[in-house]
Amino acid sequence: MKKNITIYDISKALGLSASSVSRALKDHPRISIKTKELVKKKAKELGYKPNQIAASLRTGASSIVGVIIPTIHHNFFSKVISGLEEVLAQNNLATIITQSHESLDKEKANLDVLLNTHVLGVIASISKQTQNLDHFKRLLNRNIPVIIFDRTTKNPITNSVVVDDFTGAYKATEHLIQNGYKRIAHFTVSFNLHIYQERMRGYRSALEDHGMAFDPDLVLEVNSDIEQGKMAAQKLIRLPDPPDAIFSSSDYSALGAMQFLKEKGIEVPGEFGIVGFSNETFTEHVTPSITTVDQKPLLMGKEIGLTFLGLIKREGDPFNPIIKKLVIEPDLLVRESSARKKNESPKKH
Amino acid sequence: MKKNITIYDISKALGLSASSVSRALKDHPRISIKTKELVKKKAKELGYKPNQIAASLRTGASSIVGVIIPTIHHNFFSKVISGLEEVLAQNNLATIITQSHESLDKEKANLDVLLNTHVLGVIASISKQTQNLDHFKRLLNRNIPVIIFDRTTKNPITNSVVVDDFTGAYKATEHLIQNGYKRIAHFTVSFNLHIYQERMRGYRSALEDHGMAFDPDLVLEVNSDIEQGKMAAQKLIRLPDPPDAIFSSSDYSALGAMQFLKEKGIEVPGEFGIVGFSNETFTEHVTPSITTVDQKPLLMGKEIGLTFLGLIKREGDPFNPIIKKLVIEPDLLVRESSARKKNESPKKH
DNA sequence: CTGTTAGCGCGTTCAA
DNA sequence: TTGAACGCGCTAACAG
Repeated sequence: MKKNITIYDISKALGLSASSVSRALKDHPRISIKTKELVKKKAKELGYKPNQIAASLRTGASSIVGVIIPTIHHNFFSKVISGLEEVLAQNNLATIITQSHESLDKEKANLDVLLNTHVLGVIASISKQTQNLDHFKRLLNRNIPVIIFDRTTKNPITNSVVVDDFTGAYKATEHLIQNGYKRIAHFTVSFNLHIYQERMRGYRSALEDHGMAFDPDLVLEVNSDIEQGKMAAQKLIRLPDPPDAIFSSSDYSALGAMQFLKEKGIEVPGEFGIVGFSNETFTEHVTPSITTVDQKPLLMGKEIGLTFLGLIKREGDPFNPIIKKLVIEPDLLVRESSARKKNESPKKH
Repeated sequence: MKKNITIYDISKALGLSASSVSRALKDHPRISIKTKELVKKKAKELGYKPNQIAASLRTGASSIVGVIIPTIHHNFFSKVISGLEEVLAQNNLATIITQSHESLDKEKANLDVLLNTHVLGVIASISKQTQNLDHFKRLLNRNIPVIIFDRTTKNPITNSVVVDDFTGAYKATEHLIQNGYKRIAHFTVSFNLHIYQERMRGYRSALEDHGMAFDPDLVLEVNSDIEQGKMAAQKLIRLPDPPDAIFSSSDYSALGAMQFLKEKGIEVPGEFGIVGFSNETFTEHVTPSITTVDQKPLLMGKEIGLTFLGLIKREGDPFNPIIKKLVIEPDLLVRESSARKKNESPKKH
């Protein structure tokens, strides 16, 4: 059990005071260049590592950023984290990751843990149960920066980084219309969450702009899950007037629907078009490959990191009521599952 | 900016000393039940939250566990983290995640960050460049527990949790043999890393046990990447005596190979068998679905968490030379890509 | 069973 | 430009 080197050890070795060492290490302006060099050299020589814990206790701030996400093993979230962690690490900030598992209680509990750890700030994407951002106000009151990304509420109380869900959904639906599909259904993951409401709004708007009626019977709430997608597709084709395409807010339920249709001998994309959302890895590799909306998660993670750095650098400004919203434009990735020729008329089934 | 409630505030409110409050909160045995109740009630009333930073500085240990992995956005790693985080969170431990991006330097830098954060312990899977575990010795010398999982070296210097790669590879190869494939190639991700050496050993052993020759020309070092898989498959079929099956240590290169063969009109599994490794999400959903080895990452994460908890609970034992290795048996998931009937003779191509 | 005292390592007054 | 002294909040000796 080796003892750690402290500023004390190096102050003794140099015949200086601990405070001078502290200042020299931090490039304090009122320390002579010579002393600074001396101290830094000695520090390296002795293998000095600053004790962040002690610094945290003293200053009340750490170099740890807390993250709360619903689940880490979704392609989208793990890629966002990846981009975020890259930017933060470059700035010597560590990242604590916690999962809410779609539970509001867990989300609140995680917030407690992060607060107790004295995180520099919190970056979160809310759970399916979360209806408002009130529990984040505690942090804002203490001037701890909070960024909400992707899943947020309608009225932001803090900075956010989101995808333009409306436009992504609009493009996806319009693409189906332009490829000759006449009756387009929609799978929404949750009627509650704002991002899914936005996607539904984009879907509806595209329909109406192209003179197609919005039919509530064609909108189903379907979990992001293959089995649920299958069951929902079954419901749809049993309708008196069934659709010939689905725009799904989830790639998983899109895949489930596609598998169900295949089993029933309904041809995708010939008879039935499918578009998903999120660009999960499998969408590119299934047969037929699935047209989907790419939210650029890696870019999003980096942007979140940059936004965060901007927030903490402006620390002299204790009361900063400017709430910014960064919107990333998603891309429609056109693949096979929606490729019916424009004027090809569908077979009856 | 509200001030935090400290044990001092509650000691004053109750006319007790701070240390009694501290002890009461920690359920110290030599505190009266009455006092404990009083203190806890007051604590809740005032909204007291323990300051972990101060506790860390005092005790030298935090309630944060550090994790180092090559990359978070691989299904396997994100699922391991998910399982691990679940177990640790249940025990009020937070998880810091860092990525090495397959670089030894980054791995070492991450270790520094974690040490400065005074983590309780470190859980790591080493990068492709990492040849030995020397940089982890600093932690062990300070009696900080370290667990290495999945990717480790041949000679462990600390506890580890791994998959039985040899057996997984053996089962995969044997399965191809039993399905009538006669000349089986192997993609290894890296000749350096022990886990891949083990898989190669399993491959070789299965061949030899079934009277088939091991041919070094059929073993290629291929990155875990679709494009690389395509190129490697091309090399293989250009051989004077080409193989009729591949056992790949990566699902990604397995998929690449399969795509290449499809393009060339070579039928999978009829003419050519393919088995991958890791059970990436897409393997189940591509056409044909890919037979692969499931490493049970969620279970693995939980086991790592449990092992870790065992390690830190035994804190009174400063010198503990017992190095344990927990080995998880992987499952072979038989799917379509390897389903040639046992005695069907292959077409020539 | 409870109180007193001290110190973890650092950053920041204040004073020189 | 530098040093002395203090305290962030908590826990662990030691003492009673």
